Amino acid sequence: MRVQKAAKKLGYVPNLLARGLKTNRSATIGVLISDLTNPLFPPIVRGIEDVLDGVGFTTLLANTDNDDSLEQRRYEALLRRGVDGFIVTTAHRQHPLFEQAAKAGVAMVLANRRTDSVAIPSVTSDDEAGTRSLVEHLVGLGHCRIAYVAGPQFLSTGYYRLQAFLAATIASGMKIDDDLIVLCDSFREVEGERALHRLFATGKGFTAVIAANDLLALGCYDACRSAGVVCPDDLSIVGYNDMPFLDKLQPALTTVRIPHYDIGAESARLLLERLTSPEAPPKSLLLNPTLVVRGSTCAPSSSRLLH
Amino acid sequence: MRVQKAAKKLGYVPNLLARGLKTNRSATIGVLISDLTNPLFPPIVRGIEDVLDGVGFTTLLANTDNDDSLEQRRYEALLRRGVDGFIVTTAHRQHPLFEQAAKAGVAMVLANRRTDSVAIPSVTSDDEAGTRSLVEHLVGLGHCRIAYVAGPQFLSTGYYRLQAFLAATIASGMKIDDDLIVLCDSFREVEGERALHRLFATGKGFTAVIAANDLLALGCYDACRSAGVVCPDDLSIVGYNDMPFLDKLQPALTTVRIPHYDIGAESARLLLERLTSPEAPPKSLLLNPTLVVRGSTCAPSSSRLLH
DNA sequence: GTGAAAGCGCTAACAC
DNA sequence: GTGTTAGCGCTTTCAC
Repeated sequence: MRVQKAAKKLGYVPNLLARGLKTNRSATIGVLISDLTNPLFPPIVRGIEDVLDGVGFTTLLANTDNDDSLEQRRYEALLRRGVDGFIVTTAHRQHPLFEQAAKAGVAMVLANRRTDSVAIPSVTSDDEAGTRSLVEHLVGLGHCRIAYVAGPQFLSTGYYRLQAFLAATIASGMKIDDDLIVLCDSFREVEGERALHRLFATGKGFTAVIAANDLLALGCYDACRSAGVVCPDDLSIVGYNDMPFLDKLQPALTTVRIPHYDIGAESARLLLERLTSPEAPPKSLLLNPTLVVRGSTCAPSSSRLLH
Repeated sequence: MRVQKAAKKLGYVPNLLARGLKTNRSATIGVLISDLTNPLFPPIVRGIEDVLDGVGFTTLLANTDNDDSLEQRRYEALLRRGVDGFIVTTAHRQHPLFEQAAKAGVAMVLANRRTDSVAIPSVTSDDEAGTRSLVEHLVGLGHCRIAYVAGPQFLSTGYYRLQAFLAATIASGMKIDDDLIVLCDSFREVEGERALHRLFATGKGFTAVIAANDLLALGCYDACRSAGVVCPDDLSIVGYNDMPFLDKLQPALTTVRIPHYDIGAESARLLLERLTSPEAPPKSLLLNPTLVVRGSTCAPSSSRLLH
């Protein structure tokens, strides 16, 4: 008691390295982000930080730049610095590094993307439901020739959204035209632009295009601009994620809103749970997305694209 | 030699906590970001990471949410975790925490914003030159009644840009009308929207508005939309920073581009320099911004705002 | 080159 | 409550 008062008076602050060395715990969580410049991720990080901060945990952020070797280095740097666990937005469907980590007993939760194996707990949104709502929205407007700009198939988001598009197309009574589906190598604008140009080049008619995320949709905007195609008059465009600032675009992008903040917050809660009761069976969360209709979609006109 | 081979074979990895405890060095830099959801900052972070990574340093990111007490907690958490120094984008013109830290010998570089005291090294862009180029651009188009939406005056960026606006206005032979200057409490969209509404409410005529950063300019877009004012026909709008995605807006925003990546990269270099030669006199860097003319500015029409 | 020993600042365990 | 001790895993020093 007396000694504690004195310590406080002298401004004593425990050294966390020494404490960590001794206890093997650090009340610190490492967060691996695939690309901070993608506006999708900062709101997720905010959700993580808020929850962890509330229980006295510190968040250590690291950027992997979509680079496997950088990811491994950052992962190890964090691990060697004694973090208690990881929240990770970089998961591929097959992910040797994380699968091995999980096997080795490293606490980890995947946010936004997940692996095919469900052994690692994850918090994702329902890609199937979200994509279906987009298809139904477009079909409801009268579109019957819908192109799809798919994301990387090695990512769960790229893969499941495409699968859902195929299923929803069939369910709506339309046929699948392989020529109207383009796969992209990454979720970035340049890829979206390239993809829509390729779709234009097929000469096939289509009145709407679904992009697997917002950045690909922005690329589609670019392609329209350079091709003289007017959105939504000539072509309806939709994205996915509802990242910030989409409402400021012209036209404002119709998209699917995933609960960014909640994905982060729930990931943090799940990880804390695993830390406190490691024996409990791992569980994953699937959050609901919502359709956000803005100005980039409308009923198809008798556009030149239509046939 | 033999023992080293064996160590490698067994997959030995040094524990950084123990090493840090012993050596008091960690090859780790703490980065304090005021708000990750502001798209201005991720490119700066990327510049920092690239440079630090190149010399084997690890970057530990933390978000302060523009919250002083959170800033202090994050700062201490990083310090107690043995970081070798800080790069900080949260500086206020008066900043007791950082001034004290600098006095206590903590290595630190301010990025993007700086304190009034030059005792702490900083890497900023030339707010005076950037703002002047905006005024000259507008004057060159024929504008002579220009409103100003100012940022927080406790931030160097808010303060120096406003000072530069006043100076450039005088230099261009115009008079300063206090009613056409509105101060904002933060660099966020809502504040920009509120500010432009207040300017509209004065009933004074103006044909252009300079916002102290891009987010405030986006808020001005919102205000125009709800007031039925068309940009740029009725009102030219400019921002500052050239954050990502501005080229996708309608109209695309005329702004001043600051070298985001370089601000980060040079901050990192400066900090590394201080770490290796702590005795050298601290120096600061002022980088050049460039005017980026897009669609949100044009010659003034005989708009209803004009008188 | 290798081996042994001390100590960085803390916590956990035990005696008081 | 307080004092003492050992030891977390590393680096540094000194002897070999």
